[in-house]
Amino acid sequence: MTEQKTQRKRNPRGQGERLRDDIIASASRLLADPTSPPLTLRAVAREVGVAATSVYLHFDDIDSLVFTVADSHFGELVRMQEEARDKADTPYDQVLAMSMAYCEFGLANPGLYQVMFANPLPLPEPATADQMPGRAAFQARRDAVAAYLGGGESSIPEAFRITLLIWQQLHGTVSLRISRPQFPWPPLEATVTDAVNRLLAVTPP
Amino acid sequence: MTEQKTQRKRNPRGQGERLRDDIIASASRLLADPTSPPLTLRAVAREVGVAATSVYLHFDDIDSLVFTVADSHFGELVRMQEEARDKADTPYDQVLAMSMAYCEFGLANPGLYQVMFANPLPLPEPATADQMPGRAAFQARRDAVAAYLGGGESSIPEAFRITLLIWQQLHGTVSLRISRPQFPWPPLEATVTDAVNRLLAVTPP
DNA sequence: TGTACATCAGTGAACGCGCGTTCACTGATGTAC
DNA sequence: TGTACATCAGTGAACGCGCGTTCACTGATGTAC
Repeated sequence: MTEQKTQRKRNPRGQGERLRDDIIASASRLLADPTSPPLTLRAVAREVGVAATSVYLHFDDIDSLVFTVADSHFGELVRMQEEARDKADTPYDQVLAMSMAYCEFGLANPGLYQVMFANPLPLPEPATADQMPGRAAFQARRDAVAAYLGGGESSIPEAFRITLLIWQQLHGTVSLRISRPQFPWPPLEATVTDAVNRLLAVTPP
Repeated sequence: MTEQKTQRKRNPRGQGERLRDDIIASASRLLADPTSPPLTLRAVAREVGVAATSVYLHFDDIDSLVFTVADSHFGELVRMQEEARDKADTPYDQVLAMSMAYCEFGLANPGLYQVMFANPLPLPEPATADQMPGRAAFQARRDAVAAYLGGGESSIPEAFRITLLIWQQLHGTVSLRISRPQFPWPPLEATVTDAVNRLLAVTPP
């Protein structure tokens, strides 16, 4: 069983970059399983149907591959959040829709979600805060919260604080459901709605 | 550097069980580091100062060792929560104190915390819900929330719901701080107090 | 009091495995002349 | 039109490493007689 899964055709000339996308896609596929073992270069190569050495044509080493895979899926998370937001009408509905989208993304790709929040994420270089993977997704949620709070610029610090609480809530919701599948979890939507309601509320007494 | 760290004295006759405790303690020490690599049997043996084979005198295999390590620290978490609770006066203060104790425990032992909530936790057998590691810690928090809500038996379902929200919040708080150490986190106590206040509040409009 | 034996708390060498990475190579396809 | 050559998209064998696990063994300490 060290055979490759599928026979792969060599890419035509000038299309060599397509292998790069195949590698990322195969790595993502391997990570969909919640019980997936740590990603290895050889397992990815096997899944693509290519020699292990071929990965080096597109990635410097295995850390660079793992980082690229994680990073590329933050882009997908951002898109899913935006899509959910654009389907909702009121600012409140938008915050809720983005929150649900976040959880659904994580629970649909548990292994991937865990890699995206693995510690330590193999960073390619000392990145600035803005390049931090996931930063854009966070800021999109913060903007939605700011819109809900109203008050323009002045409400940004409060929006940041509340978005942080919501992020912590969503991350906890997703990762506990992944790591404790046998716990009697209530329906996802009810939990998320309840939590977001409480966290968005004007400060209680 | 494959040498053992410290020369170890053979235990006296009848004291063979002490090696078991040493192994658990060494494994815990290795896991204190947030960037610690996955726990290996050989690394633990090296840390104890003992031959790799000696681990088999007390554990069936490496899964059994990892499970035992994780499980033993849930006991410690329960004790820390109880200690915090008993220092607090009002039911509200007790819930808050237990929440803070939870986060402080996790952030003091990041690698260990991650193993305790690893997926999948190598379970020794199909355990019932009550034997689930962490169950006791959850129920202790739920009891505190029930006491805060008042209303006796009838408030148990609501206490469960709210304790779930709080657990998700605490787990998210701890694991995001572990996996994103460079994010501009606000002071822990302010965040936890704010979140718990909001989650405990009587249902908002 | 002496001695044979059992028990206890470990040890050390060896195994097969999958891993990341390096290196020299291949074979099809395009291009210059 | 033919042919030498460069380029491209990979391959295959080999490396050293640390891992979990098995096996037969050791050497000190207690106990039965």
